Amino acid sequence: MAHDERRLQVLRAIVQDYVSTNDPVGSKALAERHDLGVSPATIRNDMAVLEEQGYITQPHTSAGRVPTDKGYRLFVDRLSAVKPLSVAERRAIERFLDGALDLHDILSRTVRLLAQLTHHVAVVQYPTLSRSAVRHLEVVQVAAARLLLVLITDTGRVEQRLVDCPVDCDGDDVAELRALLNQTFAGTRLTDAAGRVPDLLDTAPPHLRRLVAAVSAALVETLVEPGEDRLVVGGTANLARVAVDFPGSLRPLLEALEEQVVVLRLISEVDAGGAVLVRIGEENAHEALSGASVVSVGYGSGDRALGGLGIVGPTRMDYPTNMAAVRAVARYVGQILAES
Amino acid sequence: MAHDERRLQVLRAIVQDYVSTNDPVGSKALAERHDLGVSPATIRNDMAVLEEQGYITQPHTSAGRVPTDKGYRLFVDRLSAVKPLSVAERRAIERFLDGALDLHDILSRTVRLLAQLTHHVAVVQYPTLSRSAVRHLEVVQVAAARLLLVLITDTGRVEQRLVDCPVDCDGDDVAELRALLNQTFAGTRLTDAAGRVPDLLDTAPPHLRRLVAAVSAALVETLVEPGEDRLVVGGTANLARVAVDFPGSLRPLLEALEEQVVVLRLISEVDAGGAVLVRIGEENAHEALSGASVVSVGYGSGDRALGGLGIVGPTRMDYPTNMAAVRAVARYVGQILAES
DNA sequence: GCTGGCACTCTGTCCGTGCGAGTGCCAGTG
DNA sequence: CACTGGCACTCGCACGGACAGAGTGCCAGC
Repeated sequence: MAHDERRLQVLRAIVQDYVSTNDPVGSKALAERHDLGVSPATIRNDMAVLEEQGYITQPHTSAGRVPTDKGYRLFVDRLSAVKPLSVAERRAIERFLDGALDLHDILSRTVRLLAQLTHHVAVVQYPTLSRSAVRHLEVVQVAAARLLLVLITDTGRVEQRLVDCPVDCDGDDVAELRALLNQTFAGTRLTDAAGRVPDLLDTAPPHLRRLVAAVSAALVETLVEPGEDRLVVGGTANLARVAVDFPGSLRPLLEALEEQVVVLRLISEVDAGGAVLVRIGEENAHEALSGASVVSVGYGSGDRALGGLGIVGPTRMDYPTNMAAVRAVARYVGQILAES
Repeated sequence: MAHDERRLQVLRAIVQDYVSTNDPVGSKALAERHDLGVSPATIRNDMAVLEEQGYITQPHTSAGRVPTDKGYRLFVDRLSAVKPLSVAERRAIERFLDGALDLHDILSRTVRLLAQLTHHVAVVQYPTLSRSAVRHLEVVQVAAARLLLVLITDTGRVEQRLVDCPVDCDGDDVAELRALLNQTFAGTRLTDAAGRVPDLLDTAPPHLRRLVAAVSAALVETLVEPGEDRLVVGGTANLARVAVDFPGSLRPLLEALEEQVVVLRLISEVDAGGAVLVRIGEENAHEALSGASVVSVGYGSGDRALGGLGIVGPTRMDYPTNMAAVRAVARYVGQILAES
């Protein structure tokens, strides 16, 4: 049906115009700005149908139409073409991420870059501990019966944890402990680490047994702690720019971003196939995000997804461009992490 | 002069009322709400003088008066009494900071606590590298000619840095290097570390010399890098609450907070005597902060100032309470850090 | 030196009006 | 049957005048 086809064109045009102008779009303006080949009256009929189907709505009786969440959803799924990044943008990405010194540096550069490219709030999840492997474990004595356990993962993430020892220990004990730990855990996935503990306890020399038990308990605790997944947030200043899209106040959104846990859940649920995920408005199933969309994708080196990254903005955003930016940045980050 | 004295009382009353109501305060309301013992007409005369001296101003001809930056300054310096924290607040501080697992945890709890106590944006500086001492240096091989250098300071801060080696090296080299580095640097102040490098190069065995040179160069670079001072920011959602105090947009302020460098400069300039510093409006000498005040203080264990922390809010804030909160939190943080 | 009174100024608000944008419907046409 | 032009209708919004309220400055009196 050329009929239905045109209605979709109308919806696409509405989304595009509304995103760029922020004004409800009327039939006349639509006919002028797009080559739909029909008169405003015909477009009006199409719009009436689209409204009945729930894709668009009018804020007031005598205003133009505005896409609903459902309308944006259809647009994202079926109507938007991938928008390739400009050469300048690609170059900016390379320049931005090049020369990063450590993991924190990489992630904070990433978040700034993404915020700058999209003009929205950017979020990057730290590489998930559960998907990383142990590169090295370091034990440092800070008091007679207190150790600092430092875990370095193969993704460059560093976790530290204070451990109270059941007994005092000396330098030799610590050195022995360090060797034992690395021998046991180096190279193992963090998810597998817990399983090695019984083995470790068996092989440990008797005089170290209680110490090893305490330290490995702390280690396992650190690994399974799900709340330890961290988030880097940037570009909140961009929210002020689009404050008009959040009637009332920016507060709930800012709170959600600080709370981290909500956003983290959204960002970390990435598509296994590596596709960019878009969650629109109410789809986020969280009050504070009801007027917001989240565009996210997993990043990683090779086939491993280490974590997620993405942006948070008003539902009225330029989806094709932002999806492209998110995807491109994720690729580069994965690359950089693979190198380090 | 009982005369001047009363004028100051009037100023104090104006500040107090304006802070709590956000309405320009008039002579009549002042006479009603405060026991100044004089009539509105007299107060009007005092207000005229205060205005002439630049302590207050009226937004419009027929509105009440509002304190100027200069007025707040006088209030903070001479008119405000320290407001002790409530028992509940003290208990909240202890509860909040107890059970922190590592440095990052301590600092992020601190920033949340401070934001919650003051209802403003809270900022905490990471313990300055230059004032810390080396606790331990760890070297981990990540590729044939690539090492990860991990610095652990006595304040629990962990810095990492990738180092490209001039030559390939094996496990023995790395172990030797690690021992050498710790032997040389452990316990030294970071500011003194650079001075030890020549000594280190002399004592290093010949086959390691080039390696040691590369690694110590990277180390020194990490230490002197002034931009590496980090800032934890929290409670930006509170800005939305006081958006009315920032006519125009929150954007410049949010940008400044993200930029970090501006705020960092303000926070890190702490008073040697441990007093709480207040910078009001234009005193911040930065456009984006012209309507904002910064309340800050240094924190540290014992006599060492490790860094600064504080809050950023509108000039129209409750200075006595906020100063007390900032000071109390800084004390507790210093205590916690001394223990770990 | 303080007070009460008074005239004046200015802002914020409310209300009524007119304009413009946009719609829905309908009759007409290829 | 789908599309088009015309037309009446509905609202939101910007404009402007009137008004009440708050606050001031000044002045004469105590």
